Amino acid sequence: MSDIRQFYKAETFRIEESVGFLVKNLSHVLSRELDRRMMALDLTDAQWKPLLLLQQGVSATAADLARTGCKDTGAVTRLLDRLETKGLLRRIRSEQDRRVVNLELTEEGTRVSAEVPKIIANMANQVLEGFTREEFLQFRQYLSRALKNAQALDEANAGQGDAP
Amino acid sequence: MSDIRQFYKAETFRIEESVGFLVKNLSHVLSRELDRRMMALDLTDAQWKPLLLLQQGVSATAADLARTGCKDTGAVTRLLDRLETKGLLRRIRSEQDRRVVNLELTEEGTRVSAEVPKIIANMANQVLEGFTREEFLQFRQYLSRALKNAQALDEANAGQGDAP
DNA sequence: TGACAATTACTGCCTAGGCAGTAATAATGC
DNA sequence: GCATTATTACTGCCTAGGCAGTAATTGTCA
Repeated sequence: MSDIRQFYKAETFRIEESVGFLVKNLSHVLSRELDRRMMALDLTDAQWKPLLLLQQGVSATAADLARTGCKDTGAVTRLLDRLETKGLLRRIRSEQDRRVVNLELTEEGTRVSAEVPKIIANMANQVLEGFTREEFLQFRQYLSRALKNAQALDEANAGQGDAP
Repeated sequence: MSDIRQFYKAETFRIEESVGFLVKNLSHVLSRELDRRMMALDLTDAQWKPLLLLQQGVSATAADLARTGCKDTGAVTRLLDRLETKGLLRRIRSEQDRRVVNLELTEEGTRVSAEVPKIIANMANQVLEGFTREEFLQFRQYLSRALKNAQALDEANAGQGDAP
């Protein structure tokens, strides 16, 4: 509490100088641009993430995806509905734990998700144009630190939901 | 084109190491936490921004807000509907240019928007906990540069809309 | 064992943003 | 001056996420 610097003061706060403002605008513009590029795969910006997480074995259930993606389980359910409708994944009720629904990419889902990294990597490189390797690494580190701080606030204030 | 470094390659791309992933998660968590804190003013995270931009004189019309906030004019229209319903602002058709609707805070809107910077500044400082002043300035600069790159891509690919 | 808590997936109801298309008005070019 | 273009605000229709609440299942612990 006591070691928090006053980078911003209420009396002199100007929205354009805010890091939050920059982060949100950046996130917004990235999403919109990725939405456009993902149209080639008939995906949206929100839809490529679960596909890739499934393909890379990072997540395997809806609750997993919610935690990794920092999202609500309800939102994930509906997102999976759309992907299932598109024939990109299957839901298979677990036999070990009957609360759980395991997720599995279809052939089509596997094929599509293999194309995703090309688009994402290309996009990321373009956004980082002009950055040196050191700046890139530092940028990523700053983002990680800020995210960690934000998640701590989030979890402290969240009554329940996905955060235990 | 030719001076773009290959920070990321499709073959080795891992989503957790992506700056885009970090940016979006950070943005998401910030929004959720601000949603919670803004409940004290009966506002959402999306609603405090137009109020503050109006109060600080940065924007004065719907098209202005869309440009500053990097949003669709349709989204802004509906956002203003909600703020108008809450009695926080008024729409006044311009006499000079009858296409334009000028926006004006009500008394209540002025009172509420005066409380906003306290919450935002406090939140921003907490998220930047552990950052030195130099790191803070560098972080903000990196974000600005990435945003500029992203906007360039966005505007190049946007058929029309808000970007001229 | 049996009550209670936790977890998982899901469902309404809400706010929110993008795209395409519309009507009214203003600016531009011939 | 008049047709074309641009701008502004707005409207459907879509995807998307948050919160609260539900039912089924599992874990915990007295």
